[in-house]
Amino acid sequence: MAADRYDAPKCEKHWQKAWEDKGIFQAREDDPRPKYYVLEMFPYPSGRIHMGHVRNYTMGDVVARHMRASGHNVLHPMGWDAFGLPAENAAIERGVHPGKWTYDNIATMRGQLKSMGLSLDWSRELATCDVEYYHQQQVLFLDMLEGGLVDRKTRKVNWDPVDHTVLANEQVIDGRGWRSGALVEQREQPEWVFKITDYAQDLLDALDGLDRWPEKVRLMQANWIGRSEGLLVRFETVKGTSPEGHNVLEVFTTRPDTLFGAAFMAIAPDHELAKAVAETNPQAQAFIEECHRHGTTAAEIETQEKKGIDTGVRVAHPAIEGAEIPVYIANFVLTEYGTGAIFGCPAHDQRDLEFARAYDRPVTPVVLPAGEDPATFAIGEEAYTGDGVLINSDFLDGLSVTDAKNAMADRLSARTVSGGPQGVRKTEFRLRDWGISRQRYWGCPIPMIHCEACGMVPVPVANLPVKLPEDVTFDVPGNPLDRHPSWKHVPCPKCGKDATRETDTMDTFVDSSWYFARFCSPRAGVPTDPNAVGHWLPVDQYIGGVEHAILHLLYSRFFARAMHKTGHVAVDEPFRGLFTQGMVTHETYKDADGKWVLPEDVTVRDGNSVHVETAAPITVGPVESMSKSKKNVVDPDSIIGTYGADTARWFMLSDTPPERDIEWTSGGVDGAHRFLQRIWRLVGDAAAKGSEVGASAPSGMDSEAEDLRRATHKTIAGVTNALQKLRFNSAVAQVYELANTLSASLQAAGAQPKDDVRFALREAAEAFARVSAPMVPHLAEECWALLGHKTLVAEEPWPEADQALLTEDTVTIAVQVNGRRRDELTIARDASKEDIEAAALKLENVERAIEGRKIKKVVVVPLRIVNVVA
RNA sequence: GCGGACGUGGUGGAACUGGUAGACACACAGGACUUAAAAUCCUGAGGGGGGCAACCCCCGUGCGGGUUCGACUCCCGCCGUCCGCACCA
Repeated sequence: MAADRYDAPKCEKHWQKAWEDKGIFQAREDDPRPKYYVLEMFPYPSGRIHMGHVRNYTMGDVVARHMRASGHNVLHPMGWDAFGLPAENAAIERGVHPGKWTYDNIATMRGQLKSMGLSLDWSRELATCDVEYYHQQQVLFLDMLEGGLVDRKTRKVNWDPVDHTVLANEQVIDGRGWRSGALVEQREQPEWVFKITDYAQDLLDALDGLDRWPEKVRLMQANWIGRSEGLLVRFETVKGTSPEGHNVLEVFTTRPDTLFGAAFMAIAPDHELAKAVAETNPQAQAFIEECHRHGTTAAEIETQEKKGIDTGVRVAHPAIEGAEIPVYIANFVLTEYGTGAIFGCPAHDQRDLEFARAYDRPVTPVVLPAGEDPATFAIGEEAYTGDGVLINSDFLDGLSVTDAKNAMADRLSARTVSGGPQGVRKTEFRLRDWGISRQRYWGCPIPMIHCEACGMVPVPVANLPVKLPEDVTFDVPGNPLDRHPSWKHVPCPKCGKDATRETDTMDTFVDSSWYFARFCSPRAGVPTDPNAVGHWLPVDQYIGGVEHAILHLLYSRFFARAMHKTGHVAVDEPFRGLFTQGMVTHETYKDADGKWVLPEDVTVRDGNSVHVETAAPITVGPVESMSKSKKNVVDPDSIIGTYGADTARWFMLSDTPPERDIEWTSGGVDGAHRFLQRIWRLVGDAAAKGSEVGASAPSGMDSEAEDLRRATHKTIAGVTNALQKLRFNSAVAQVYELANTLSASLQAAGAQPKDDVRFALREAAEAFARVSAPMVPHLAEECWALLGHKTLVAEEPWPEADQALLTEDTVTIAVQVNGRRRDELTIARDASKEDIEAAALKLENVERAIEGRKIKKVVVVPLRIVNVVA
């Protein structure tokens, strides 16, 4: 006799082994079926998987299993984003080698992922810290260098003087290093960059073609790239006011129309002219130093006052004969954007206005808003940035802003100053080149050699990989590669003299920018196998968190282009479809001392939340995304161990739309688990009462059987549609609906159902197993076996809905009077408009609602609605 | 400040291109089974009012307008919540 409960944890292991033994999830390039590449963002091996992973990988697995059943040759791989800082921190804190720490974590997490029953091709597993992987990454680097996509630039960076490393902007908190707490310095430092700006325009333009990406992500990328069209204007400096060699000051502006309102020039503290002035001007020198002490964090910039210092330099106004404009060094001008210099038009730019008020510069309006009188229009606290008509602007007077921009551009382009045109139309981008140098050990070594005689020399491909040395120490700050006794000393590949290796390693975003391509041929002796990438790329469906909307996805798009240019892939866009799933949230709990408490330590007694052991009162806080710091986390292992993976998967897919945040609740888990038990019972019942495996449909069908069949086929169609659109919650709801119908049918059928009902019961139960298989694969196998099958449901084709059963002969439509629903009408599907109208007007409720008024109009939309206007 | 998304019962949410608002689930209540409980099964339910009753009426998708025979859906203006960017010239 069968047990009366489905023992998920036990059965799940059995089915996982069955799948693995048959190797059914291994992808092959020579499979003739249409390919489908499903990928979820690979995890960082932090130690254990969290609920966010469970949600992400469940969704990907549903897509993979559904597509596989629908006749596709599916590639669904998994790997590890394994380089990065936490491994080095573990080395510093616990003395464990970063490599050991990482591979131990991978082993643990691999086991956890396997317990989820994901349909992954584990034979393609890779870790970015595998020598095999970063070897090929070094090959890519050299190819990109050769292709002119790599550069070495000296740039301003956040330098942590205690840890001896460069910090990313987000690692600087209140001007201090996030780990050392030391005041961060702005430093000029040479670093390797990828020339992503070469593709700025293309990366922007191609966003239009990414029609299967969320609009939100495309917008964020467009903003990040930040294209703006304007004019490069060359201002001549006034003789005798400017240091030697600085005869021209270049400025980028998007508002050349406001040039007649120019009240000052402002240059960045790091501008060449500023440096030149500082050499003879101690006050300017002091001001520049003060600017350097300020951090670059958003909060600091926001609170920073507009400050500047007059350099004494004067430039000639390009359109007003004899007029001179003073040049300031100002803290709000960015070195990195445009030319690092601006002209200030206070009337029409808020920053410029604030600066002009502080330094007493004139505010002359040159754009008049519609409806204002030029005689009285004045600027108060707010600059006017809108459209209007030009005033106080000589030859531009009376023109619109757009026309004035063009007129000024034309005029300046035609003029020559200091041997060049005074104005050049130009497009600027906010996007900067991608600095990849990190002064760290646990990353991919940059395969370059510094030779005193030959300069920068690439490591010959034959000498790759440049392997990380094993014997490193973390007891002192700084880069272990740099202080390793022998590693960096090598002969120059060109001249043979003593030289040193580059000790910087690559940003870990480089690793994740091409792993999707490497999965196509993970063991190839070259970065990519042309047949494999040709077959699999692009990724058809990529799934991950929105937090990667900009950097990772933009870098990957750049890499696809770079790899295309260097002959490694044949596509420009790596991801055809992108889906960004929401986060997993949970209530937060605090005890009387204000300390965070884990959900598993909280229980409800007599309506109050208390600690499980001490019964001390617990305060329930707001629902927030799961994080270790707030302790509102639930361990996937314990859920899977208690309820089984299918329960966790089902919960993740139920109720909440996948792009939204989902709240994890114990009640919801219980509910999910109860339903899975119910499926198991219903299918068991249906197996007992239904017809035998493979029985064909009896000739006659009574309405009882017919109705169940209709429900079954409606569910097949509905779930198929929902899964195609990734609306998992909708698919789940329809499975629930079929469960309710099946349950009612089983009750109505009694102990000895007729043949037609027996057939319908089996059909319903089989459909059940098949359509729920992508979501709860283990339970589906169990049900499939319960129904007497010897095959695996994972290898069964997706069921097809019988169109004939989806349409009924009669339809029920609503009947409205003056837009209010008064009754409904059941009528033949193919009834004519006239028949529908006549039947509707005969309805008692309709007659009453009309109250004898004259009927003005009757709107009839067949299959939908009747609206009587009276 | 700029850009974007969202606002529907006690709760999560559904409603395809404008056509019966609240599918489905959670929680809740009542009932069946049980010595009892758990589990399970059945039933109920947006709010308000009327009727012995099957039923009927009014209000209702953040607020105020508009378009339409008809608006959760489209347009305009507010309010609120969340997210991204943030001195980008």
